[in-house]
Amino acid sequence: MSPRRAAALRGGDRDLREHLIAAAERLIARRGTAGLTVRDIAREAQVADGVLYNHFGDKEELLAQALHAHVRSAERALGELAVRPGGDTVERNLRAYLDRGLALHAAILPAFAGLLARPDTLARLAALPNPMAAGRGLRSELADYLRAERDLGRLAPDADVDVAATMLIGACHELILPRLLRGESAAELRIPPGFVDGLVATVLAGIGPH
Amino acid sequence: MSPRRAAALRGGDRDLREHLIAAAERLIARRGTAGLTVRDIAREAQVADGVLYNHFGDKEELLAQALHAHVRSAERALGELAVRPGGDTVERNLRAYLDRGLALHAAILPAFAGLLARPDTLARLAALPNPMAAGRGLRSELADYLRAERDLGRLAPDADVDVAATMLIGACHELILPRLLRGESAAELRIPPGFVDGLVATVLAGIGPH
Amino acid sequence: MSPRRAAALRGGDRDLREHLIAAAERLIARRGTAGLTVRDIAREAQVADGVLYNHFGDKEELLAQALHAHVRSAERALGELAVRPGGDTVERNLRAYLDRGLALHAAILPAFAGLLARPDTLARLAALPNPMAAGRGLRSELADYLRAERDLGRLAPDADVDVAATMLIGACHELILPRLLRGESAAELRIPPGFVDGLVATVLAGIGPH
Amino acid sequence: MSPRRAAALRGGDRDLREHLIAAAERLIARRGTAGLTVRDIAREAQVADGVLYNHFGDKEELLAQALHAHVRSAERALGELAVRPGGDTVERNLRAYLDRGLALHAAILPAFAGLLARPDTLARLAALPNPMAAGRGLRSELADYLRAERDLGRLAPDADVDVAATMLIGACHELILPRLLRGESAAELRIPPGFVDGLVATVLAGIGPH
DNA sequence: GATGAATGAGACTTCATTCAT
DNA sequence: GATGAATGAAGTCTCATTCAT
Repeated sequence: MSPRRAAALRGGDRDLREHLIAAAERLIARRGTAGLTVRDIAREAQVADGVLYNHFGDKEELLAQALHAHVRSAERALGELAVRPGGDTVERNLRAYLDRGLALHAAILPAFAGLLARPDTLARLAALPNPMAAGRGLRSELADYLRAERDLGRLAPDADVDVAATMLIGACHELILPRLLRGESAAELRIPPGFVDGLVATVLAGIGPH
Repeated sequence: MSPRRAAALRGGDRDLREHLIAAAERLIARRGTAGLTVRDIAREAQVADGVLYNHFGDKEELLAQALHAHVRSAERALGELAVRPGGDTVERNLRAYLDRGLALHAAILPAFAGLLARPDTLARLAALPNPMAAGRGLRSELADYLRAERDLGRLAPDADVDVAATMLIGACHELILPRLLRGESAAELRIPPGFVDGLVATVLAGIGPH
Repeated sequence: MSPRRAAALRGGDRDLREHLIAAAERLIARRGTAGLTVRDIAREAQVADGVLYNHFGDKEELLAQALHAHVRSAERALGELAVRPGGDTVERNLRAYLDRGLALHAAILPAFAGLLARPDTLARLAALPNPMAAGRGLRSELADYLRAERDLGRLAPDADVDVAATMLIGACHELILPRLLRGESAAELRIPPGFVDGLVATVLAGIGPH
Repeated sequence: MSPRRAAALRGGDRDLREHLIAAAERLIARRGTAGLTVRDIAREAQVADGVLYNHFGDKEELLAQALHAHVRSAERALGELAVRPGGDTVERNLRAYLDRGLALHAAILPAFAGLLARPDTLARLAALPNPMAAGRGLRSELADYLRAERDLGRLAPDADVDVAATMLIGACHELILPRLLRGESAAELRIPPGFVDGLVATVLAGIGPH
């Protein structure tokens, strides 16, 4: 009645479309998007070479989906950010944002790295429901938070929250990108201790003479 | 009897090795590293496909050299940075650094984009005399400048200059990277007015309550 | 409990085998045999991809059946040829044969076109009850008619009826084939006026000096 | 100085482009255009799989060239047609045309057979210098000859030479096509004795009552 | 050393056929 | 019997690299 299931799903898995996305995501997390071939994915999924095309228009479509899934997995793994403007202290809240930002970038940037060479895949990814193109979402989320704190009087009334958010998220990039360029794998991306504290202190107090 | 010179050098040019690097650099500046083939480079250099292998171990090696040259070209094009700790005002000096940083990143990042997919090439690049992998040099230069100003008393005595430099250079990344991910070509990368001023003001004064 | 019927037959249609042949025939009439895939046929029949193999050994067998059906449809569409040796005039009778021949070839040849590339399918078709491979039937029918007229004295007693039939049917091919080779679709195959009259006159009178 | 030659050309052959066309032509002559793959051609030419693309834009282009060459080979093999209007007898001249036509069709039609399924290749072929699409040239050549004979008074003054040419060439098609449809290889296409004589006699004298 | 055609592995994709449900 | 996803062989084409000239 129902058609045959893939041998790889014998274990009572989900459907094969998800299975393929998961396999691609696994490979992306492990080796990035760099030399990823259709055959690699099929092999990782323990599935015939051609299946992919029963579920996706082409390789790019699967890749876009896998990246999307990868981003969402990373977010899910980090859990909800329990930060409320006005709650706790601004310092601790900012630290929470930055910890999360660093972790997210460390997980996501390597995957995006190989993508800069493939404008098409990027376009496909951008067309998906929740774009969040490379942490852009996080930056405006942070800007919103800062704005709210400023309105509550916990930040200087003339604070340029957009610029501040850009600097903070940018610092996360700056910490991670050069290591990628040096070829460090995602796993070894370790953040130097005190880095986040320094950021928070500096952005709050400034470096100008008091 | 001296060996034959490449057709493209008949005019009594430099040596062929440099000629090839220059051709590759030209292509990188124009189209990025994305779909660059050996044949593209040979054609741009007006030279036979195979010469490359008389001067470089393989394509990656040439690419690494061309990237290196590209970075140095960009720096040279921007001229010397005439900033002296203690000179002028700190604000104007910082603005000079940031203007330069933005221009440099806009010129260089697109070239590196396609490279993230090629760890080998990156490794080769890192092995070259003057690494400066993607603005790393600029950041420490800026940190040095800030340190000097702090020692001169024009910045807060407890200013964390490394963190500040990271934030500032990171903000430059943050401005340019997302646009690359959206596929904007290098030419259209225009910086919003006032961005630099905002950065300088914010980093000096901080956003905390006074 | 009788076996399940295909979804497409729920309306209480004929049996599925015929349904598939009809679907394939429709596609052949519409687009020729060129890029016809098994999936195309299944989709046209609104039926699962695999059913085909419950009723036919393989794709070729279905194709052969569909072609056969296509030929018979074309014949049926043209109606019975109401020509009787000795009836009416020979001229008018020949014109009737040729009009029919041209119409039949125009309908059938495009379908066969893609088939010349598949010797297997042709062999299968030839094995079917009423081969009639591409007008062969028409030619011998015409030869029989001519023979009868000769016996009735309405043609020269030494007329070579087989050769005459070959020339006439061949002229129909010659009119249609080159247009197919030029890629004209079946729909645009229009016969130049006066062509049939010219054929009849020439075959009757000859072109030698009287 | 000069680049390397293909191993297959070691015997001091022509250039590889011609070598490839010749190989493809050989395969076409042997098996038709039906299931001809790029790899088949490369193997027949004893050459690497990819070479083809150093000399032709794609497979279709090579195929078109090979077909063109095949047609010209067939013509060359048959030699010049030494027929002059007014010379010899009309009967013998017509026989010469028909012998040539049959031989040409027998050699060429099988090659074109597989092509009806590939409109693109046909278009490419038509774009080549000497189209001669499938014997079209022969028909008008024959019509010209008949016209000249009519003007010389050796044919009936009201003879419809175009129709006559169409019938004669069409008869050649009719003799060969059905055998192709039956899957007979080019080699076995033997013309029944007396067929040509019958054609000539019939077209000259007609089959109507005298 | 320079030349540039030859090489051939490997990428993406299609599609006839199978088979668990 | 029907279903339609899974299978995997095969096809076309690209491109870094080699090598006779």
